[in-house]
Amino acid sequence: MTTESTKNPEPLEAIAVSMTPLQRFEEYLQSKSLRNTEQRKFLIEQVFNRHEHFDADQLMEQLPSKGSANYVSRPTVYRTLREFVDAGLLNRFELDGRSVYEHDYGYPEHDHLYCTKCRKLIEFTSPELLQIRESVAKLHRFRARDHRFIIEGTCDECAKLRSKGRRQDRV
Amino acid sequence: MTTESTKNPEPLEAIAVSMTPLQRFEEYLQSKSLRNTEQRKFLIEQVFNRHEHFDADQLMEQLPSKGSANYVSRPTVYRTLREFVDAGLLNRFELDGRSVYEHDYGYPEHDHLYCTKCRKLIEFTSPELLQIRESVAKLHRFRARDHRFIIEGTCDECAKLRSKGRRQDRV
DNA sequence: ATCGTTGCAAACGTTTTGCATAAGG
DNA sequence: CCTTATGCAAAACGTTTGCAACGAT
Repeated sequence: MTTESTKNPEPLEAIAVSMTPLQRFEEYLQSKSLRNTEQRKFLIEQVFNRHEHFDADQLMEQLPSKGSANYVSRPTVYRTLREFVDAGLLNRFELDGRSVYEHDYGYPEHDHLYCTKCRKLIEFTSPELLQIRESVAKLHRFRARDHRFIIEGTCDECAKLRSKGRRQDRV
Repeated sequence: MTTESTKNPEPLEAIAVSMTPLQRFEEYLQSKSLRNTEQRKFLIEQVFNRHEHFDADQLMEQLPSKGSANYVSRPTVYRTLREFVDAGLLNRFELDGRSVYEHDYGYPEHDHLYCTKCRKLIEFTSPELLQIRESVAKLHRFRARDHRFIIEGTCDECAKLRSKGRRQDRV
């Protein structure tokens, strides 16, 4: 089977959901008898008003610093990101040795192209990929639960700038 | 992570190559004006007499310890593994936050099923996957150079033991 | 009044680095 | 000889943990 994903390279659209991330998280907290603290509410807001891909450091950078109101400590950021993943709000994967997060709730399944020059992540969808996953799993009697498919290379912009600028090519 | 391909889908066969890994590495060293030291020769031997998937720690464990002949220090192991990757002898990917290596030279391209219960890596090949990679890359004007496709889930053996055994399910 | 949560500091596991010494070419 | 490589110790890196104080229910 060949692969003509017919869509053009446009950003993926958010899909309709019945609850806001905060509502969904509150439900999750209740179901686990966890508490809805100021920090968690604030972080939900920060994370869902933001770009799709980020790591813990990038999130920390956009937060109020140590003296300010709404300051959240680094351990709490890590702990809360993990909860967001558990709650199904965020998706986590590893890139260059650190954890990268993206919206999961209200966002369609997709995979990534990763430009090793500018470190940009480009999303794409491929229904055929899921078919491969299913048939491979079946062949090996494997219960597939998730997958990570990252295509590494050079994006169009970086390829155009390539003639002069010399940088690292491989991860 | 162990590397037992299960009984049914047969393990991938090594493909014919004209040079031994050592020969190829020596060529690489010469081309870069690097030196063919005892440690590097010994590590080539250790790595290519071994299972496919391993991390730096697992390699260290099988090496002679500090007093012995042929002792290789941890920094040298890391430095040398990187060279093996540069030389095209090994392939590196990330799993659970650390680097995992496998034979690249003389070994067919493949991807992995990863059992999150027993941490086993199972190899598979899929020509269709490369077609997807190509068409997605083309669609996004992306120069694809490599990819990582890891399907996570539960292997057959672990699924059979599942009724009583309790362990972590997700990475 | 519980009991989960926070911030702090300190630890963690993996990988890398600076530097003096050793050794390949 | 000249340079690269090694081992050591220590640092770096991203992340996690123990704990006392705090705060939500």
